[in-house]
Amino acid sequence: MSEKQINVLVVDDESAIREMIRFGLAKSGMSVQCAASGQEALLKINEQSPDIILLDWMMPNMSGPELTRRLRKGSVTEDIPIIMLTARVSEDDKVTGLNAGADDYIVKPFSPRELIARINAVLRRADPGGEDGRITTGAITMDTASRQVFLDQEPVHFGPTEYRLLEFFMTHVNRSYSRAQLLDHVWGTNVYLEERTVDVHIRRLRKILATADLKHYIQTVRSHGYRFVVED
Amino acid sequence: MSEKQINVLVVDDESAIREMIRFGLAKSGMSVQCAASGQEALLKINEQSPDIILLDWMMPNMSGPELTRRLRKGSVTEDIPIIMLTARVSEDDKVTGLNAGADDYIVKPFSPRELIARINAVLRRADPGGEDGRITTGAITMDTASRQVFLDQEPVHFGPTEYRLLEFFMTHVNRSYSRAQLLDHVWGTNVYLEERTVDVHIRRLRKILATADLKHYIQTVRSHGYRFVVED
DNA sequence: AGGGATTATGACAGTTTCGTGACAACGAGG
DNA sequence: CCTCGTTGTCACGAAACTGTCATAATCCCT
Repeated sequence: MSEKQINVLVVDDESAIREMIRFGLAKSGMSVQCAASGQEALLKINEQSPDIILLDWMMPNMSGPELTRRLRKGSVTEDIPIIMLTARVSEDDKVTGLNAGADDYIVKPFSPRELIARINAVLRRADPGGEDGRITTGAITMDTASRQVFLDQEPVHFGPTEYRLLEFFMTHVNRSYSRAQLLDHVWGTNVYLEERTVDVHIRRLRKILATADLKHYIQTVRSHGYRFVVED
Repeated sequence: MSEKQINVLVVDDESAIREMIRFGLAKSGMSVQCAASGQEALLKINEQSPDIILLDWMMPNMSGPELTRRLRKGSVTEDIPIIMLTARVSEDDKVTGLNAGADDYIVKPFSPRELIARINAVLRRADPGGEDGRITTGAITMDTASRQVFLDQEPVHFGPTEYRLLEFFMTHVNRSYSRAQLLDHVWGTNVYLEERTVDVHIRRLRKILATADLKHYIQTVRSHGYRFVVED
């Protein structure tokens, strides 16, 4: 269990909400900072570079969408996930929010449990292998910078699709994905391909991994899809 | 439309309120149980593991927040959504309630229609996606994210139907189900199958669980169906 | 204890799903 | 134009899974 201390910044002008969130998240071991306005948020973001931001959508002075857009322009801050907290849920709000660059939204009032679930979901989606461009699980190492893969320290050639597939698996370990989900994540949405195509690429990936006796990393989840496992 | 029978537990010390809710919900096909106190609620929860709890916030003896906190500590009960019923709604009440682990609140007086809407909303939020689901009872752990089952921490293989059957049982503990109900819930409605088919799959499930000496988890309810028990 | 009803169990065949090799299409670069 | 690497699809056999039946075992009531 690679439990990193998660750093959360809560931006909301109502102190009651801030405190409720702080209390709820603290119990699950997250470190929580608060800001009451957009301006204060910008300061704190620079100071402590949080892992994720919970942002009230309706605030005086600087509104949620505006802060979001501003963060998305800064090169340091553009990768910080944002969950927007909204009172109403008109379909329009949702669209504007996600367009502005938010990663998820949650409607007030919400329970701490739900919030925690969303935070974890967003973080899981966002973090692509720790920034240093090097992902390692077991005997497999991917250098995303040079786009090279090493099996037992030996460089091995991967085709483009095989590479992306492996990259996705390495960053989403121990979860099962349906063929449709894999097509979405690896090939991209709005692509019409046979689901069985996934099987073939799984096969090709397995074949390469087999050269280093690593075939067992990819498991079949019958009648559903595949899973990339890494034993503890 | 996957119409599942929703099981509601109403906890309120005023019998008039209980009956009103029971009447209002019964009309929309929900099965309603009642409890007049926190103690009685705890008993009924263990017996029938409801899908959702409607909890009066102001009660003698054990108050709403206290019961909530207690439920959130039990591993079996921690995932049952709770809607609190409150007379007043001060900002503080709201905060304490959600902090304690409630999922939503509704202010008295309310209409049956509103109540039904809230219930459905909370269930929709809580149940599906399954994203981060990890269910544990006794020595059995299901990880719905990776679609894996562990018996005594050891991963064990389950076929698709066996998996779904076990999943249903794990989320509906200590209640007995007829073969027809199991066919509905596990196989899906509008399926014509022999009822005896259930027996065979029960057998297969038992066989797997027996490898970890867990056979006693599935009990036969003669001339009715089966029940998945978990002792305290 | 007897007998009918209900359930457990093993076997089996039909069906679904998956692994695998082959192949044609395509584009880049010689 | 040809070659090479890559990719999506297909067809076929292997393996896994599923529903049903026949028979043994068990339970319940008289």
